[in-house]
Amino acid sequence: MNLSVAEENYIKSIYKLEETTDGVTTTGLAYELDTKPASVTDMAKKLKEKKLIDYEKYQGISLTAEGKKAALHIIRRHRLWECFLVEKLDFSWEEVHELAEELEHVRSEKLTNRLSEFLGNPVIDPHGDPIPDAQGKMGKQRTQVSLDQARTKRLEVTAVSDKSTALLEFLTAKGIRLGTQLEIIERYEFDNSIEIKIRNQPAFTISEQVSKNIMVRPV
Amino acid sequence: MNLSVAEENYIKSIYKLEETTDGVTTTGLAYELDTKPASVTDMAKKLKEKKLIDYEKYQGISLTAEGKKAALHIIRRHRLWECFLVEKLDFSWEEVHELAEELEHVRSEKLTNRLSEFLGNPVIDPHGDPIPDAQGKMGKQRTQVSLDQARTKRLEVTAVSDKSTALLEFLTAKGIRLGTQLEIIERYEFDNSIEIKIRNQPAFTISEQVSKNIMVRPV
DNA sequence: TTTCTAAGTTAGATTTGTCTAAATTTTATT
DNA sequence: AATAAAATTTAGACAAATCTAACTTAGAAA
Ligand SMILES: [Mn+2]
Ligand SMILES: [Mn+2]
Ligand SMILES: [Mn+2]
Ligand SMILES: [Mn+2]
Repeated sequence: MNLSVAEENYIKSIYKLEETTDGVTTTGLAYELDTKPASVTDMAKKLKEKKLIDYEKYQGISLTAEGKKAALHIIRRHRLWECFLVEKLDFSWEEVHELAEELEHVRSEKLTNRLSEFLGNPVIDPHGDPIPDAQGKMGKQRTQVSLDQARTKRLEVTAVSDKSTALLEFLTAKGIRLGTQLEIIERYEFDNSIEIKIRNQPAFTISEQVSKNIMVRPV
Repeated sequence: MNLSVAEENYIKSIYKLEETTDGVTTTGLAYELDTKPASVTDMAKKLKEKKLIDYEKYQGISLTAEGKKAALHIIRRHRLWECFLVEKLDFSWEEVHELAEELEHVRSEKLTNRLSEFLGNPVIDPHGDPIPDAQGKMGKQRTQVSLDQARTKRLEVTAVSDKSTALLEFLTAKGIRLGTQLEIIERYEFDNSIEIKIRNQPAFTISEQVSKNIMVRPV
């Protein structure tokens, strides 16, 4: 199955929406891909033709088994390149997503597997996301919840959901990265903001928008 | 100047033909790019519009200063990726050209320069070709001639002109790679084939087609 | 159940890059 | 110089991916 760059980006976004929302809609996918619903409908027909998605008009979109497998291979390449950029070329986590967005489309199993080996077969990427293996299998995510839903006080950052430069730069500025241990000082009901403290540094407050995108586990 | 992948491939091929042939013709470029002359004419108009080439119909094509600069940047990326693949991921020289053909289109100065640094700022690629620096300048090629034109008997392989898997695999099989020292035993006028000898191994004969693509310097 | 609105689809256009077939220009050969 | 051959360009078409504007459908509200 030979996919174009556009098709690969669609497949990957559909996978993402299947994981994070319930039901992949035309509009939702258009928003995710920064395109128009009409374009999504057009592409949906092509991907259905190629048996990568199930699609009946007005009924939403879902990946077939084959589509899911394709998605995982693209995600594997994306995340391996992110690791490469951070670990070998010294990029910061907010710079790598866009570059990986292009590098992921170089389709060569040999390249992918050699890269993985070169990196020591990493299992999580710089944003805390798991990396599928050559067969497309992902190690089970350690149990994690978003910071706004955390039940306990003392937590460790395990991943970041939103990969926008804006959020990642903000977190870096605040001293929050993967593995950072933090403590919830206070929750403010009014706007669901949270006051947190890292080590011995002064406490500070983050908005709900931010805390929703920080994944944590109790420590 | 934002170039598409197709435009970059054209620019690179035009540069190559300017270096290796006299005059870049529509048909020659079509052959080099494995496309049709009509397509070349179409693209020539676009590249002229973008001021990357000089082109008047029926008069052939040549790069402008800007076009040349663009070409050198693409070539830089291509050759750096080839180095990466060979040196870090353990690919052989016949495998890397096609992968680099794709990787070269990821346009990021930061990525390119970090990659170069990571590789120790190499100045020649796995095929013996010089790598332009960040400004697009190339270190002068050490004087070299193709094997079929060599005047002296004892020679060292400095580069390979043709990057096809077919030729590179052949050379590898025969034990010829960059730096290999060889001796010309005999030249056969009939078909311009050459008998050569590497170290103490038995001598063997190579065709003119092959010897034309092996660059050497006296040793 | 009818009506309204938001979501989704279709029709038709555009851009990029390509092609074939026909026409034109250049160049080589009588 | 006339003619033939080769190279090049043009005309018209197509596929991929996208868009806007108009239309249709599904689901919620009345
Ligand atoms: Mn992408
Ligand atoms: Mn990531
Ligand atoms: Mn290329
Ligand atoms: Mn090379």
